[in-house]
Amino acid sequence: MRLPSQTTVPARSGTQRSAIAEGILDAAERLAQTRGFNGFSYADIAAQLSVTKASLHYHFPSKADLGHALIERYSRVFAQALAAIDAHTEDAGEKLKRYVRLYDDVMSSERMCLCGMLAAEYATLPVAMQDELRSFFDANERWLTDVLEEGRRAGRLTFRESARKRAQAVLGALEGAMLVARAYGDVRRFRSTAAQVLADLGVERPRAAHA
Amino acid sequence: MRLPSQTTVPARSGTQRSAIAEGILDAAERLAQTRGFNGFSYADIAAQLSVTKASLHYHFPSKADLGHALIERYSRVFAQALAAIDAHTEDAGEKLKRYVRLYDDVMSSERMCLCGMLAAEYATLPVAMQDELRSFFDANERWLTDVLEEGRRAGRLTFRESARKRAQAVLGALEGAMLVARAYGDVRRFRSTAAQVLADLGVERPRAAHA
DNA sequence: GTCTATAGGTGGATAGAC
DNA sequence: GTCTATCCACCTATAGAC
Repeated sequence: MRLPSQTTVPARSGTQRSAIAEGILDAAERLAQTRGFNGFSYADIAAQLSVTKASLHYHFPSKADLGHALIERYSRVFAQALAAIDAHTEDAGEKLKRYVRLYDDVMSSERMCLCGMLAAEYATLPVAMQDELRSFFDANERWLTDVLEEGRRAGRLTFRESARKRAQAVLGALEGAMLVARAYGDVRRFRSTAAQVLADLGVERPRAAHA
Repeated sequence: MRLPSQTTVPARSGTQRSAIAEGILDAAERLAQTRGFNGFSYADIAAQLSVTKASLHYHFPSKADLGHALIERYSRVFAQALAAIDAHTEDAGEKLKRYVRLYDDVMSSERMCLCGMLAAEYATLPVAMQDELRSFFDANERWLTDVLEEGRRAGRLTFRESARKRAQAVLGALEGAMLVARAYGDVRRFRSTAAQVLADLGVERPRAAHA
Protein backbone atom coordinates (compact mmCIF):
# COMPACT_ATOMS: atom_id res chain seq x y z
CA MET A 1 0.00 0.00 0.00
CA ARG A 2 2.36 2.70 -1.12
CA LEU A 3 1.97 3.98 -4.66
CA PRO A 4 3.89 7.26 -4.67
CA SER A 5 4.00 8.50 -8.24
CA GLN A 6 0.94 8.31 -10.46
CA THR A 7 -2.64 7.81 -9.37
CA THR A 8 -4.30 5.11 -11.43
CA VAL A 9 -7.73 5.80 -9.96
CA PRO A 10 -10.27 7.23 -12.39
CA ALA A 11 -12.77 8.50 -9.81
CA ARG A 12 -14.79 10.45 -12.35
CA SER A 13 -17.65 11.40 -10.06
CA GLY A 14 -17.39 13.37 -6.87
CA THR A 15 -14.25 14.42 -5.09
CA GLN A 16 -11.00 13.27 -6.59
CA ARG A 17 -8.30 12.06 -4.26
CA SER A 18 -4.87 10.58 -4.59
CA ALA A 19 -4.46 6.82 -4.44
CA ILE A 20 -2.55 7.33 -1.22
CA ALA A 21 -5.41 9.22 0.35
CA GLU A 22 -7.74 6.43 -0.73
CA GLY A 23 -5.50 3.90 0.96
CA ILE A 24 -5.59 5.92 4.15
CA LEU A 25 -9.36 6.08 3.93
CA ASP A 26 -9.55 2.32 3.40
CA ALA A 27 -7.63 1.67 6.59
CA ALA A 28 -9.49 4.35 8.55
CA GLU A 29 -12.83 3.07 7.31
CA ARG A 30 -12.17 -0.45 8.47
CA LEU A 31 -11.02 0.79 11.85
CA ALA A 32 -14.03 3.07 12.20
CA GLN A 33 -16.40 0.26 11.27
CA THR A 34 -14.95 -2.14 13.80
CA ARG A 35 -13.77 0.08 16.66
CA GLY A 36 -15.66 3.32 16.12
CA PHE A 37 -14.41 6.77 15.19
CA ASN A 38 -13.18 7.37 18.74
CA GLY A 39 -11.76 3.87 18.88
CA PHE A 40 -8.79 4.38 16.60
CA SER A 41 -5.99 6.91 16.22
CA TYR A 42 -3.64 8.15 13.54
CA ALA A 43 -1.09 5.81 15.09
CA ASP A 44 -3.28 2.81 14.24
CA ILE A 45 -3.56 3.80 10.60
CA ALA A 46 0.12 4.63 10.42
CA ALA A 47 1.04 1.20 11.77
CA GLN A 48 -1.15 -0.58 9.22
CA LEU A 49 0.23 1.40 6.30
CA SER A 50 3.81 1.50 7.60
CA VAL A 51 4.05 5.27 7.41
CA THR A 52 4.36 7.93 10.11
CA LYS A 53 1.54 9.84 11.70
CA ALA A 54 2.90 13.09 10.32
CA SER A 55 2.51 11.70 6.85
CA LEU A 56 -1.17 11.08 7.43
CA HIS A 57 -1.67 14.63 8.64
CA TYR A 58 -0.40 15.83 5.28
CA HIS A 59 -3.38 14.18 3.57
CA PHE A 60 -5.94 14.77 6.30
CA PRO A 61 -4.80 17.66 8.51
CA SER A 62 -7.24 17.00 11.31
CA LYS A 63 -9.20 13.95 12.37
CA ALA A 64 -12.36 15.90 11.63
CA ASP A 65 -11.16 16.20 8.02
CA LEU A 66 -10.59 12.47 7.94
CA GLY A 67 -14.02 11.80 9.37
CA HIS A 68 -15.63 14.10 6.86
CA ALA A 69 -13.91 12.33 3.98
CA LEU A 70 -14.92 8.98 5.44
CA ILE A 71 -18.64 9.75 5.45
CA GLU A 72 -18.50 11.55 2.11
CA ARG A 73 -16.94 8.59 0.35
CA TYR A 74 -19.10 6.03 2.11
CA SER A 75 -22.27 7.93 1.18
CA ARG A 76 -21.14 8.30 -2.41
CA VAL A 77 -20.36 4.62 -2.83
CA PHE A 78 -23.63 3.70 -1.17
CA ALA A 79 -25.58 6.00 -3.46
CA GLN A 80 -23.90 4.35 -6.43
CA ALA A 81 -24.93 0.95 -5.13
CA LEU A 82 -28.53 2.09 -4.84
CA ALA A 83 -28.41 3.49 -8.37
CA ALA A 84 -27.06 0.16 -9.55
CA ILE A 85 -30.00 -1.61 -7.95
CA ASP A 86 -32.44 0.74 -9.63
CA ALA A 87 -30.74 0.11 -12.95
CA HIS A 88 -30.92 -3.64 -12.50
CA THR A 89 -34.57 -4.22 -11.68
CA GLU A 90 -37.97 -2.60 -11.45
CA ASP A 91 -39.32 -5.05 -8.91
CA ALA A 92 -39.63 -3.58 -5.41
CA GLY A 93 -39.23 -6.93 -3.69
CA GLU A 94 -36.06 -7.66 -5.61
CA LYS A 95 -34.76 -4.17 -4.87
CA LEU A 96 -35.24 -4.71 -1.16
CA LYS A 97 -33.49 -8.04 -1.29
CA ARG A 98 -30.53 -6.41 -2.94
CA TYR A 99 -30.63 -3.57 -0.45
CA VAL A 100 -30.39 -6.08 2.36
CA ARG A 101 -27.51 -7.73 0.57
CA LEU A 102 -25.56 -4.49 0.77
CA TYR A 103 -25.74 -4.67 4.54
CA ASP A 104 -25.04 -8.38 4.48
CA ASP A 105 -21.82 -7.75 2.60
CA VAL A 106 -20.70 -5.27 5.25
CA MET A 107 -21.48 -7.74 8.04
CA SER A 108 -19.71 -10.53 6.23
CA SER A 109 -16.50 -8.52 6.37
CA GLU A 110 -16.93 -8.41 10.13
CA ARG A 111 -17.78 -4.76 10.13
CA MET A 112 -20.69 -2.62 11.18
CA CYS A 113 -22.29 -0.06 8.85
CA LEU A 114 -20.04 3.00 9.13
CA CYS A 115 -22.94 5.34 9.73
CA GLY A 116 -24.64 3.06 12.23
CA MET A 117 -21.37 3.06 14.12
CA LEU A 118 -21.05 6.82 13.95
CA ALA A 119 -24.66 7.19 15.06
CA ALA A 120 -23.70 5.65 18.38
CA GLU A 121 -20.89 8.17 18.78
CA TYR A 122 -23.08 10.99 17.51
CA ALA A 123 -22.73 13.25 20.55
CA THR A 124 -18.95 13.23 20.33
CA LEU A 125 -18.66 13.98 16.61
CA PRO A 126 -17.74 17.31 15.03
CA VAL A 127 -20.87 19.14 13.88
CA ALA A 128 -19.97 18.70 10.22
CA MET A 129 -19.87 14.94 10.64
CA GLN A 130 -23.20 14.98 12.47
CA ASP A 131 -24.83 16.76 9.55
CA GLU A 132 -23.33 14.44 6.96
CA LEU A 133 -24.39 11.47 9.02
CA ARG A 134 -28.02 12.54 8.97
CA SER A 135 -27.73 13.15 5.24
CA PHE A 136 -26.69 9.52 4.79
CA PHE A 137 -29.73 8.30 6.67
CA ASP A 138 -31.94 10.75 4.79
CA ALA A 139 -30.73 9.42 1.45
CA ASN A 140 -31.39 5.85 2.55
CA GLU A 141 -34.81 6.82 3.79
CA ARG A 142 -35.72 8.55 0.54
CA TRP A 143 -34.65 5.60 -1.57
CA LEU A 144 -36.47 3.11 0.64
CA THR A 145 -39.56 5.29 0.72
CA ASP A 146 -39.72 5.39 -3.07
CA VAL A 147 -39.24 1.63 -3.33
CA LEU A 148 -41.88 0.92 -0.70
CA GLU A 149 -44.35 3.34 -2.26
CA GLU A 150 -43.88 1.86 -5.69
CA GLY A 151 -43.99 -1.69 -4.35
CA ARG A 152 -47.26 -1.08 -2.60
CA ARG A 153 -48.76 0.59 -5.65
CA ALA A 154 -47.77 -2.41 -7.74
CA GLY A 155 -49.34 -4.74 -5.20
CA ARG A 156 -45.95 -6.25 -4.54
CA LEU A 157 -45.57 -5.11 -0.93
CA THR A 158 -47.92 -4.83 2.01
CA PHE A 159 -47.68 -2.51 4.98
CA ARG A 160 -49.73 -0.04 6.96
CA GLU A 161 -48.57 3.47 7.85
CA SER A 162 -46.82 5.78 5.44
CA ALA A 163 -44.02 4.54 3.24
CA ARG A 164 -41.74 7.04 4.91
CA LYS A 165 -42.36 5.71 8.39
CA ARG A 166 -41.95 2.19 7.16
CA ALA A 167 -38.70 3.14 5.51
CA GLN A 168 -37.43 4.51 8.81
CA ALA A 169 -38.44 1.30 10.55
CA VAL A 170 -36.68 -0.87 7.97
CA LEU A 171 -33.51 1.18 8.18
CA GLY A 172 -33.50 1.09 11.97
CA ALA A 173 -34.19 -2.63 12.11
CA LEU A 174 -31.30 -3.43 9.80
CA GLU A 175 -28.88 -1.16 11.62
CA GLY A 176 -29.90 -2.61 14.96
CA ALA A 177 -29.65 -6.16 13.71
CA MET A 178 -26.09 -5.47 12.60
CA LEU A 179 -25.26 -3.83 15.89
CA VAL A 180 -26.35 -6.77 18.02
CA ALA A 181 -25.22 -9.51 15.65
CA ARG A 182 -21.69 -8.15 15.74
CA ALA A 183 -21.50 -8.74 19.49
CA TYR A 184 -22.12 -12.41 18.75
CA GLY A 185 -19.88 -12.48 15.71
CA ASP A 186 -22.79 -14.16 13.99
CA VAL A 187 -23.87 -13.05 10.52
CA ARG A 188 -26.75 -15.50 10.58
CA ARG A 189 -28.32 -13.51 13.34
CA PHE A 190 -28.42 -10.51 11.03
CA ARG A 191 -29.75 -12.56 8.14
CA SER A 192 -32.54 -13.98 10.24
CA THR A 193 -33.76 -10.52 11.20
CA ALA A 194 -33.34 -9.15 7.69
CA ALA A 195 -35.44 -12.02 6.33
CA GLN A 196 -38.21 -11.18 8.78
CA VAL A 197 -38.12 -7.51 7.82
CA LEU A 198 -38.67 -8.51 4.21
CA ALA A 199 -41.30 -11.12 5.08
CA ASP A 200 -43.28 -8.57 7.10
CA LEU A 201 -43.45 -6.49 3.93
CA GLY A 202 -44.81 -9.44 2.02
CA VAL A 203 -41.65 -10.22 0.13
CA GLU A 204 -41.68 -13.96 -0.37
CA ARG A 205 -38.80 -16.01 0.95
CA PRO A 206 -36.33 -16.94 -1.76
CA ARG A 207 -36.83 -20.62 -2.66
CA ALA A 208 -34.85 -20.80 -5.84
CA ALA A 209 -32.32 -18.39 -7.22
CA HIS A 210 -33.48 -16.32 -10.16
CA ALA A 211 -30.59 -14.64 -11.90
CA MET B 1 -16.22 -4.73 45.80
CA ARG B 2 -15.07 -2.60 48.68
CA LEU B 3 -17.76 -1.63 51.18
CA PRO B 4 -15.84 -0.39 54.22
CA SER B 5 -18.23 0.89 56.87
CA GLN B 6 -21.98 1.00 56.55
CA THR B 7 -23.91 1.48 53.37
CA THR B 8 -27.15 3.41 53.77
CA VAL B 9 -28.51 1.80 50.64
CA PRO B 10 -30.95 -1.06 51.18
CA ALA B 11 -30.28 -2.80 47.88
CA ARG B 12 -31.46 -6.16 49.15
CA SER B 13 -30.85 -8.00 45.91
CA GLY B 14 -27.55 -8.28 44.11
CA THR B 15 -24.33 -6.44 44.86
CA GLN B 16 -24.38 -3.86 47.59
CA ARG B 17 -22.61 -0.58 47.05
CA SER B 18 -22.20 2.67 48.91
CA ALA B 19 -24.43 5.60 48.10
CA ILE B 20 -21.36 7.41 46.81
CA ALA B 21 -20.53 4.58 44.44
CA GLU B 22 -24.12 4.68 43.20
CA GLY B 23 -23.76 8.39 42.51
CA ILE B 24 -20.64 7.76 40.50
CA LEU B 25 -22.43 5.05 38.56
CA ASP B 26 -25.34 7.40 37.87
CA ALA B 27 -23.04 9.98 36.33
CA ALA B 28 -20.99 7.39 34.45
CA GLU B 29 -24.12 5.71 33.16
CA ARG B 30 -25.51 8.90 31.71
CA LEU B 31 -22.18 9.69 30.08
CA ALA B 32 -21.87 6.18 28.67
CA GLN B 33 -25.40 6.31 27.29
CA THR B 34 -24.86 9.61 25.53
CA ARG B 35 -21.18 9.59 24.58
CA GLY B 36 -20.22 5.94 24.76
CA PHE B 37 -17.83 4.13 27.11
CA ASN B 38 -14.82 5.48 25.22
CA GLY B 39 -16.41 8.91 25.01
CA PHE B 40 -15.99 9.94 28.62
CA SER B 41 -13.21 9.96 31.20
CA TYR B 42 -12.83 9.96 34.95
CA ALA B 43 -12.32 13.71 34.63
CA ASP B 44 -15.86 14.11 33.22
CA ILE B 45 -17.41 12.26 36.13
CA ALA B 46 -15.23 14.12 38.61
CA ALA B 47 -16.33 17.48 37.21
CA GLN B 48 -20.01 16.57 37.45
CA LEU B 49 -19.74 15.35 41.03
CA SER B 50 -17.23 18.02 42.12
CA VAL B 51 -14.71 15.52 43.39
CA THR B 52 -11.24 14.62 42.17
CA LYS B 53 -10.36 11.82 39.79
CA ALA B 54 -8.33 10.09 42.49
CA SER B 55 -11.44 9.88 44.60
CA LEU B 56 -13.24 7.99 41.88
CA HIS B 57 -10.41 5.49 41.60
CA TYR B 58 -10.96 4.65 45.26
CA HIS B 59 -14.44 3.36 44.42
CA PHE B 60 -13.67 1.94 40.99
CA PRO B 61 -9.92 1.24 40.70
CA SER B 62 -9.89 0.81 36.95
CA LYS B 63 -12.23 1.89 34.20
CA ALA B 64 -12.83 -1.77 33.46
CA ASP B 65 -14.15 -2.13 37.02
CA LEU B 66 -16.42 0.83 36.42
CA GLY B 67 -17.66 -0.61 33.15
CA HIS B 68 -18.31 -3.95 34.78
CA ALA B 69 -20.35 -2.33 37.55
CA LEU B 70 -22.22 -0.30 34.95
CA ILE B 71 -23.45 -3.31 33.01
CA GLU B 72 -24.08 -5.35 36.14
CA ARG B 73 -26.35 -2.70 37.63
CA TYR B 74 -28.07 -1.92 34.35
CA SER B 75 -28.82 -5.59 33.75
CA ARG B 76 -30.11 -6.04 37.27
CA VAL B 77 -32.45 -3.05 37.08
CA PHE B 78 -33.66 -4.16 33.67
CA ALA B 79 -34.35 -7.65 34.95
CA GLN B 80 -36.36 -6.19 37.80
CA ALA B 81 -38.37 -4.14 35.31
CA LEU B 82 -39.15 -7.27 33.33
CA ALA B 83 -40.18 -9.07 36.49
CA ALA B 84 -42.45 -6.15 37.32
CA ILE B 85 -44.10 -6.47 33.93
CA ASP B 86 -44.64 -10.16 34.44
CA ALA B 87 -46.16 -9.47 37.83
CA HIS B 88 -48.50 -6.85 36.41
CA THR B 89 -50.16 -8.66 33.53
CA GLU B 90 -50.55 -11.99 31.84
CA ASP B 91 -51.37 -10.53 28.45
CA ALA B 92 -48.53 -10.87 25.94
CA GLY B 93 -49.59 -7.80 23.96
CA GLU B 94 -49.67 -5.69 27.08
CA LYS B 95 -46.30 -7.04 28.14
CA LEU B 96 -44.76 -6.03 24.84
CA LYS B 97 -46.23 -2.57 25.08
CA ARG B 98 -44.67 -2.17 28.48
CA TYR B 99 -41.41 -3.58 27.22
CA VAL B 100 -41.36 -0.93 24.52
CA ARG B 101 -42.13 1.67 27.15
CA LEU B 102 -38.91 0.77 28.96
CA TYR B 103 -36.98 1.75 25.87
CA ASP B 104 -39.16 4.79 25.36
CA ASP B 105 -38.26 6.02 28.83
CA VAL B 106 -34.58 5.73 28.05
CA MET B 107 -34.99 7.65 24.80
CA SER B 108 -37.06 10.31 26.50
CA SER B 109 -34.12 11.10 28.75
CA GLU B 110 -32.10 11.70 25.60
CA ARG B 111 -30.06 8.57 26.07
CA MET B 112 -29.41 5.42 24.15
CA CYS B 113 -29.77 1.97 25.69
CA LEU B 114 -26.51 1.41 27.57
CA CYS B 115 -25.97 -2.00 26.05
CA GLY B 116 -26.85 -0.89 22.54
CA MET B 117 -24.23 1.79 22.96
CA LEU B 118 -21.66 -0.67 24.25
CA ALA B 119 -22.48 -3.05 21.42
CA ALA B 120 -21.14 -0.46 19.00
CA GLU B 121 -17.91 -0.23 20.97
CA TYR B 122 -17.78 -3.99 21.40
CA ALA B 123 -14.36 -4.53 19.85
CA THR B 124 -12.72 -2.03 22.19
CA LEU B 125 -14.23 -3.33 25.44
CA PRO B 126 -12.48 -5.47 28.08
CA VAL B 127 -13.38 -9.13 27.63
CA ALA B 128 -15.36 -9.19 30.88
CA MET B 129 -17.59 -6.38 29.61
CA GLN B 130 -18.07 -8.16 26.30
CA ASP B 131 -19.32 -11.25 28.09
CA GLU B 132 -21.67 -9.31 30.36
CA LEU B 133 -22.98 -7.41 27.37
CA ARG B 134 -24.00 -10.60 25.61
CA SER B 135 -25.60 -11.80 28.83
CA PHE B 136 -27.77 -8.70 28.82
CA PHE B 137 -28.95 -9.40 25.30
CA ASP B 138 -29.43 -13.07 26.13
CA ALA B 139 -31.67 -12.19 29.07
CA ASN B 140 -33.74 -9.87 26.90
CA GLU B 141 -33.99 -12.50 24.24
CA ARG B 142 -35.14 -15.16 26.69
CA TRP B 143 -37.82 -12.94 28.18
CA LEU B 144 -39.07 -11.85 24.77
CA THR B 145 -39.04 -15.42 23.50
CA ASP B 146 -41.21 -16.55 26.38
CA VAL B 147 -43.65 -13.69 25.88
CA LEU B 148 -43.88 -14.28 22.13
CA GLU B 149 -44.33 -18.02 22.57
CA GLU B 150 -47.06 -17.57 25.12
CA GLY B 151 -48.71 -14.81 23.10
CA ARG B 152 -48.85 -16.97 20.03
CA ARG B 153 -50.19 -19.94 21.99
CA ALA B 154 -52.94 -17.71 23.38
CA GLY B 155 -53.78 -16.49 19.90
CA ARG B 156 -52.81 -13.00 20.94
CA LEU B 157 -49.79 -12.60 18.66
CA THR B 158 -49.04 -13.59 15.09
CA PHE B 159 -45.67 -14.28 13.52
CA ARG B 160 -43.88 -16.84 11.44
CA GLU B 161 -40.47 -18.30 12.32
CA SER B 162 -39.47 -19.37 15.79
CA ALA B 163 -40.21 -17.19 18.79
CA ARG B 164 -36.50 -17.00 19.45
CA LYS B 165 -35.70 -15.59 16.05
CA ARG B 166 -38.57 -13.17 16.32
CA ALA B 167 -37.32 -12.09 19.72
CA GLN B 168 -33.91 -11.34 18.23
CA ALA B 169 -35.54 -9.32 15.47
CA VAL B 170 -37.64 -7.30 17.91
CA LEU B 171 -34.64 -6.57 20.11
CA GLY B 172 -32.53 -5.51 17.15
CA ALA B 173 -35.27 -3.35 15.67
CA LEU B 174 -35.75 -1.45 18.92
CA GLU B 175 -32.03 -0.95 19.48
CA GLY B 176 -31.57 0.24 15.91
CA ALA B 177 -34.55 2.56 16.12
CA MET B 178 -33.04 4.18 19.20
CA LEU B 179 -29.66 4.43 17.54
CA VAL B 180 -30.92 6.30 14.50
CA ALA B 181 -33.58 8.36 16.27
CA ARG B 182 -30.96 9.79 18.59
CA ALA B 183 -29.11 11.32 15.63
CA TYR B 184 -32.28 13.25 14.90
CA GLY B 185 -33.01 14.02 18.53
CA ASP B 186 -36.50 12.80 17.76
CA VAL B 187 -38.25 10.39 20.12
CA ARG B 188 -41.24 10.20 17.77
CA ARG B 189 -39.05 8.48 15.25
CA PHE B 190 -38.41 5.72 17.77
CA ARG B 191 -42.07 5.51 18.73
CA SER B 192 -43.13 5.18 15.13
CA THR B 193 -40.85 2.22 14.56
CA ALA B 194 -41.75 0.63 17.90
CA ALA B 195 -45.44 0.86 17.01
CA GLN B 196 -44.79 -0.93 13.74
CA VAL B 197 -42.85 -3.68 15.48
CA LEU B 198 -45.85 -4.29 17.71
CA ALA B 199 -48.34 -4.00 14.86
CA ASP B 200 -46.42 -6.56 12.82
CA LEU B 201 -46.93 -8.96 15.71
CA GLY B 202 -50.65 -8.31 15.66
CA VAL B 203 -50.75 -6.13 18.75
CA GLU B 204 -53.57 -3.67 18.18
CA ARG B 205 -52.81 0.02 18.23
CA PRO B 206 -53.87 1.69 21.49
CA ARG B 207 -57.06 3.68 20.87
CA ALA B 208 -58.08 4.45 24.40
CA ALA B 209 -56.07 4.23 27.54
CA HIS B 210 -56.83 1.28 29.77
CA ALA B 211 -55.39 1.77 33.21
C1' DG C 1 -12.86 8.66 51.68
C1' DT C 2 -10.97 12.56 49.71
C1' DC C 3 -7.26 15.28 48.64
C1' DT C 4 -2.54 16.93 46.06
C1' DA C 5 0.81 15.56 43.19
C1' DT C 6 2.59 13.00 39.75
C1' DA C 7 3.87 9.12 36.91
C1' DG C 8 3.67 6.99 32.34
C1' DG C 9 1.35 6.74 28.29
C1' DT C 10 -1.25 8.14 24.18
C1' DG C 11 -4.12 11.48 21.77
C1' DG C 12 -4.10 14.96 17.78
C1' DA C 13 -1.27 18.17 15.70
C1' DT C 14 2.88 21.14 13.94
C1' DA C 15 7.79 22.60 12.41
C1' DG C 16 11.17 21.96 9.48
C1' DA C 17 14.70 18.90 7.13
C1' DC C 18 14.94 15.90 3.19
C1' DG D 1 5.04 13.56 0.33
C1' DT D 2 7.46 11.58 3.93
C1' DC D 3 10.42 11.84 7.56
C1' DT D 4 12.29 13.09 12.69
C1' DA D 5 11.41 15.52 16.48
C1' DT D 6 8.58 17.69 19.45
C1' DC D 7 4.49 20.08 21.79
C1' DC D 8 0.79 20.02 24.75
C1' DA D 9 -3.48 18.36 26.28
C1' DC D 10 -5.57 14.55 28.12
C1' DC D 11 -5.92 9.77 29.67
C1' DT D 12 -5.79 5.99 33.30
C1' DA D 13 -3.72 5.03 37.41
C1' DT D 14 -0.91 5.29 41.83
C1' DA D 15 1.50 7.17 46.15
C1' DG D 16 0.98 9.19 50.21
C1' DA D 17 -0.74 13.08 53.24
C1' DC D 18 -4.93 14.40 55.66
